[in-house]
Formats: sequence, structure tokens, C-alpha cells
Amino acid sequence: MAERLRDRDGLTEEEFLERYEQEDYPRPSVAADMVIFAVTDQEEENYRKLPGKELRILLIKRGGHPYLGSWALPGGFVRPSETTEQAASRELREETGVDNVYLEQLYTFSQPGRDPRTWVMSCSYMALIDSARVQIRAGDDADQAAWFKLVCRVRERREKTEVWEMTLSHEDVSLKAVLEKEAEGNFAGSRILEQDGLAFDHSRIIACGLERLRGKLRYTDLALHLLPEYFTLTQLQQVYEVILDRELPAAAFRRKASPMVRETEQYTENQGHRPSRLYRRN
Amino acid sequence: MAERLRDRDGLTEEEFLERYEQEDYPRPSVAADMVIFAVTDQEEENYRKLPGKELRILLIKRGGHPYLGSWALPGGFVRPSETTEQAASRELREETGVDNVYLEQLYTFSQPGRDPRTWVMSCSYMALIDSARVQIRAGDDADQAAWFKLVCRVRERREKTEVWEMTLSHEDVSLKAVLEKEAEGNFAGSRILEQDGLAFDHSRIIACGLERLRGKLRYTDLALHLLPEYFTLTQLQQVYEVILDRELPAAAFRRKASPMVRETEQYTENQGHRPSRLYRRN
DNA sequence: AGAATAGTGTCTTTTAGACACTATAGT
DNA sequence: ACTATAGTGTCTAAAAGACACTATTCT
Repeated sequence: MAERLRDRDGLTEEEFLERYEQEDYPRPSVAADMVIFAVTDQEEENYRKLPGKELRILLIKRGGHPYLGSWALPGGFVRPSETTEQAASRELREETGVDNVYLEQLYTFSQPGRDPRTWVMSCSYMALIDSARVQIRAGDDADQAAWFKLVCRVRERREKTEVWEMTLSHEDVSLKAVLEKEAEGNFAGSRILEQDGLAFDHSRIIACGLERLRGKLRYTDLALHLLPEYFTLTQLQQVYEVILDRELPAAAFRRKASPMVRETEQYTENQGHRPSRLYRRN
Repeated sequence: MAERLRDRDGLTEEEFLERYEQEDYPRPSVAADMVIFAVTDQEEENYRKLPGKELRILLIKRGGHPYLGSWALPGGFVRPSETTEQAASRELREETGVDNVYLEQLYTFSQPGRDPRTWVMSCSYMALIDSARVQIRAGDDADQAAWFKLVCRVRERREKTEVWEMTLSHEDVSLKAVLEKEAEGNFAGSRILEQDGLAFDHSRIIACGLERLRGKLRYTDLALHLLPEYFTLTQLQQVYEVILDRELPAAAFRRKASPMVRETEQYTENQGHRPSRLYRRN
């Protein structure tokens, strides 16, 4: 039926599409940028204690202008034959060698001038990976990739806004950003007050990713993507604690976690203390 | 400091940007499309009963190919000088004459081929407006705009997926769509099984908007944007009920709503029954 | 035995739902 | 007086936090 309709010029849809030529309106480049989260064990630690956990994200050192020498989120331009999600997935595979990963779109950033070269929008994604599965691949010869420890917390609560401080550290490199957001809003609309060593508006994107991750912990089993197939409830609790940046009562945590996991008959061994039952995703 | 860094070609950032020319990679057009929600009173109703409420969204009848004669979400292409949000806001003003409206980005859709003309991504937004403030403006002479009543509910729950049915109706026009989504996922990744009278992938976008709205009712005061400045708690409850598509117990609702509203000393009048206190946003 | 963590039981507080009850302007 | 809605009080059930207590392996 629709095929027979004719428009003001008397054309059918088929005829219209045959004659259609791209208007010459300006078009933006669209990049898919990713906040790739992993939870790793702390290095040090004495004797028989459990290792603490750290929340880390992958950053790439820029080998060219603009922001030469700064650290940026992994990402790349979207091609006409793929969705933004496929582009993100492709970049993820190229950068980390990992496939089949939890991926979720965050937000599309479009501030004019956010890239000094040209008009570029960033369609951002969050990825969650089990750090055991990762081995970083060398990308461009000039590129360096590293997992930065992420800490992000409120520095100051004002009447209607909050000032947040973000620290990213890897070995002796330390990056910092300060963001101001509406108390009732989210980080998508936040202002970057300071940003040191990070490229573009990437501190804002990272904050959006962390905010989404924190929010979704409450009512999803997202955290399980950050652990290997078999894990203990204490490990799961540690993942929650490092993401939420606060301690949780163990008894209540176990009650709440139980519907999303399934017992196995396997236990940890040689930990220097009572073994712990291993669980799997339900 | 960064200004003095030189890249592989020995250029500073300034020199690099001066010489920078747009690569000739293909670029997509980016449209900002909007799901504009309003809650209206039902027409009919007898005598002294309170009017029921309906959830409505604004659709525009397409006056040109493709999808000539179908109904589409209001929207337009983003310009290089503005953000996607500003583009959405501009279209909203042009289409409804309303300004200063709650606007929230939903999702960016990028399926290749979603627009038969050319490569177009849709950065979608949800807008909430108080229907009393709206008077629809004529856009293009050929365009018609209308508020469609939206009903969207599960038709069937399967093992891992759910089939949802969406109905949009305005006077004697009735549009329908059927979507299949992962039980644990969201509508952003849903499949359109049927779509009748709606343009592009707009049924999926509408479903995303409704899903977001339903989700955010739980923990925000978003619903207040759908009501005038002064409102009764029963009106607020009706807004919740029509969005969530289920009845709520009044006592519990009032307890939960109380922190987000503030009493006034004004009351409704001439309702044919006990007057109701008016509240404002807190 | 002692260190360190695993895991459970129970008490309290908070929150959500059920539901009955009282209150009041307009006709 | 009656209609229709406004608004409250209270009981119950479920969930969240506090915290003490027991259990188990390894050194």
C-alpha cells in the first residue's frame, strides 16, 4: 500500500529513493568510546590475608595530536556498515583481545568543540570484563595501554550541586579531574572544573560510566561480569564494595546476593584460613 | 606544557590543528528524535466523577518519502553549532511552542539501514510536559501533528524473552507495533516484530522512552513535570497509575509521595465531593 | 593454639501493602 | 441524606541493617 503513495513531486517511494542524493548538510564524525571496567587484586599484602580489590579502567596514551601524551579512553570511529555497539565491540577486541563481553551504551556526548580537530560526537559505552581474561594487546606502535586504578568520590556538597574528585593512577602516573554536577542530575550534564592528563572530555565519560555501574548494582547482577566463572561470595562482596566505595554488612549482603548465584560443591583451598564455597552465576 | 609537545611529524598541537583537514571517512547524519509525553484527561465521563487519565505522545504525520503518510516522532538533524540536546530542545519549541521542559537523553540508535535514504543515527530524547501548556503549532504546511494515546504491555512471557504490544490511538487512527525483548535486557536491543503506521524504527524508540519513564518513577520525582504547578495527590497518583499501567494503594502512595511535594493552603473547588488539598513540587 | 576468614541466627528498624475507618463539599 | 472522593490510623509482612556467635582450615 505505502509503495503506491506519491509525494508532492508525484514520486513513489521507490522513485524517490532512486533519485535521492545526500543533502550537503554538515555531518559529524561519530566515535564509540569505552569505559572498560575490571576489578583486580591489590599487589602487596602480607602473609595470609585476602587481597584487597581495586577498580580499574583501561586507558590509552595518545601518540598524536591533539592531547598528545595524555591518556584517553579506547575507542574509534563508527563505520557505515556497523552499529555503534559493533564498533565498540570491535575496538574492545582489538585493544584487549577479549570477546563476548558485557557492553552497555552510556550516553552520546555532542558538545561542539569537544574535539579540537573537527565535529566529533562520542557515543560512549561501558564494558565489564573479568580481569583474568585480559591481556592487553599492543595497538599502534606508539600507543601504550594501561589499567588505571579509579577512585571517584564527592569532595563537597553544596546547596544544589556536588563537586566530585576523580583520581586515576597506574604505577607512578597519576591523573586527576574535578567535576561539578547537579545534586539531582547525573554526570552526563556535569561541568569539568579541572582535568589533568586526560584527553578530551573523557573524565566526564568515565564519571558517567561509574555512575551507571553504581546505580545498576542495586537491581542487577552486573557485578558478576567482573568475576571469573567460579567465585566466592566474599569476592562478590568485595567487588560491590570497591565499586560503591563503602563497606557492606556481610550477612545482609549474602541474603541479597543469594538469588543471583548458584552454589557449587567446590571450595577454595590453601588460603591460610577456612575454605570458602565457590558459586556460579544463576 | 602540552603546547610544546611535538608529534612524529615534529608539529606542535597548534601547528597540527592549523594543518588538519577532515579525513574523508564517511560520516553519518545525526538526528535528535523525541518521545514527548503528556498526561491528559479522558474526554467523556459522567456527572461528578474525576476524569480518568491517558498517557499520550506527540506524533507527526510524514508529508514526504520515505514512510509517506506514516506517523513519526518529532525530530530533526543536529547542527554543528549545537548539542543533540539543544537540537531536541529547538525542535520541541518549534513543534509545540513550549520551552523549559524536562528533557533527558535516552539512547542512540545506529542500525545501518534504519533510514532508507542514507546513513542516519538517531539520538533520542524523552520530554515530559504539562499538557495544559501545550498548543500544537503547525509545522510544515503538509505536516500534521497529533497526541496519540499510548498503551504498551506484555503480551507473552517466554523462557528468555518477552513479547510486548504497543497501541497508539488518536481519534479514528490506530497504530500498532509488536516488539520482542530479552527478559533481562531493555528495549534498546529489542526486535521489531510488527509495526503498522509508524515510521522508521520509532516503535522501538517509543518503547525505550516508556521503559525509562517507568523505571525512573520509582526513585525520582519525574512525574511532577507532567502536572501543572499546583496539583492534588490524587492527580499525581493517577499519573503514576497511567504510566505504570496498574492501580496503586492510596495510603502507601501518599506516604511515598510526601517527601517530593509541599503542602499549600489551597484546595480544589466545585468537584461535587470533598475538596482536595493542592500541593507543589518540593 | 591462634590467625583469619566463612557462614549463620536473631533482634531491631524501616518500608510496603492491606484495609478499615473518618471527613467533607456539592447536589 | 447521599455520592464520590479525600485523607488517616493501624495491622501485617517483607526487607535492611546491627551484631553476636559458631565453624573451619592452615600455619
